Amino acid sequence: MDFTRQLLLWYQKNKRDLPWRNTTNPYYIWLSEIILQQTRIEQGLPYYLSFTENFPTLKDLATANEDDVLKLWQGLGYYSRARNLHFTAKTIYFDLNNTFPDNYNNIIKLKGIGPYTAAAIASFAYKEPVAVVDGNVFRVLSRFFGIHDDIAIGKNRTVFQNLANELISKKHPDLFNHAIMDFGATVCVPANPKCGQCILNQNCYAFLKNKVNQLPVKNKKITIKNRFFNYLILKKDDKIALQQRTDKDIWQQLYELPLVETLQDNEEDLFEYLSALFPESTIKKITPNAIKHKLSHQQLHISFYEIQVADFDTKHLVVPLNQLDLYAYPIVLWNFLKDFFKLEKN
DNA sequence: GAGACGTGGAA
DNA sequence: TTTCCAAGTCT
Repeated sequence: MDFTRQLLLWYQKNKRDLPWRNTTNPYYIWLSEIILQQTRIEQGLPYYLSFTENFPTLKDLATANEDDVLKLWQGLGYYSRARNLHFTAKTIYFDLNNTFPDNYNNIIKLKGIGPYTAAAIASFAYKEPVAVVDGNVFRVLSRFFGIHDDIAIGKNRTVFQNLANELISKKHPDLFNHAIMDFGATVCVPANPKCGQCILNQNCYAFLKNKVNQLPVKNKKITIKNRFFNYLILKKDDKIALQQRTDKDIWQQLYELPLVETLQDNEEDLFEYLSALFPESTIKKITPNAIKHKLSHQQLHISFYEIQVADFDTKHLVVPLNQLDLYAYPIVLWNFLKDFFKLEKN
C-alpha cells in the first residue's frame, strides 16, 4: 500500500477533533491557520475561540479597531500576524466585496498569507489539490523518503513542495493535508518519534537506515542580542503614562510604559539620568533584579522604576489604572502591570 | 534570501 | 540552564 493511502487510513482512525475542522467557511479556516503559525494547538485554541466569539464574521473583524484586534491577540506573539490579519480582513471586505478568494493563486496574494496558509485554505475550504508544506511535512517527507536537503534553506522548499503535490490525494486533498500534519505532530515527532508503532515504518528510509535522528537536516544558527529596558511607572493620583511602540522594532503597535533603553544594566547611571529628568520626584526601583524575557532573537533585561510626577508629558497617553486592561501589551509587561497594580481582568 | 519576529513547553 | 521547537511570513 502506498504512502498516501496508508496516511489516509491512519488519519481516519486517529484524527483529532478540532473546531476549525468542522467547517468549510474560509474565514474561520484562515483565522485558525494564522493563529496556528509557529504555534501549538494548545496555545492557539483559546485564541481561536476568543476571535470567533468576538468577531463571528469577516465583517466584524474588518470593521474593528486595530487596537482591539491586538488586544485579543495579546500573549500569542508574532504580532505582525494580527496586524496582517486585520489588514487582509479590510482588503477582503472593502476591496473584494466581502468575498474570500476561492483558489490558491488568488489567496496567496493576500498579506500575511504565504504558500503554507494559501494551500491550507485552498484545500480545506475549496478542496483544491495543493499540498501544505509546514514543519511537519518537512519532517515526515525527509524521513520517509530520505531527503537530505537542508530545510533551513528557502529554495529547498520546492523539493518538498513538488513531492507533496505529487503525493496528495486528488480526491481528498483536505484529508491528506490534515493527515500528514497530524501524523507529523503526533507520531513522526521531532524528538523520540514513535517509530515502533508507526504504520509507515516498513518503508521509511530513516527508520530502515537508522537515521531518524539525523532527519530532517536543519542547519540554522540564530544570534541572540542582549537589550536592557528600563520602564518608568510615571504616576499621579490613579493615573499612569503609556506610549505605543511604532518604530521598526519588536512589539510594533503594542503599548508599553515610557521606556529608557540602555546599553547595559547600570543602576547608578540610570538613577543619575532619571534624577536629572525628574528633579522634584522620588525615584523608586521596583525590581531588585532585572526580569529576564527571551524573544526569538533577543534576551531582554527589564527593570521598573516608579516615579511620582507633578504633571504628565503631553507625548504620553495618560490612563487611569482601572482602564489599563483596555490596551494590548507585550505579555511580560502585562504580567508585571497586572501584578503590580493588582488588576483583576484578563 | 538571510534575518527578524513572541511565547510557552518539552527534553 | 540551555536549546530547540510549533500548522510561516515579511522585508
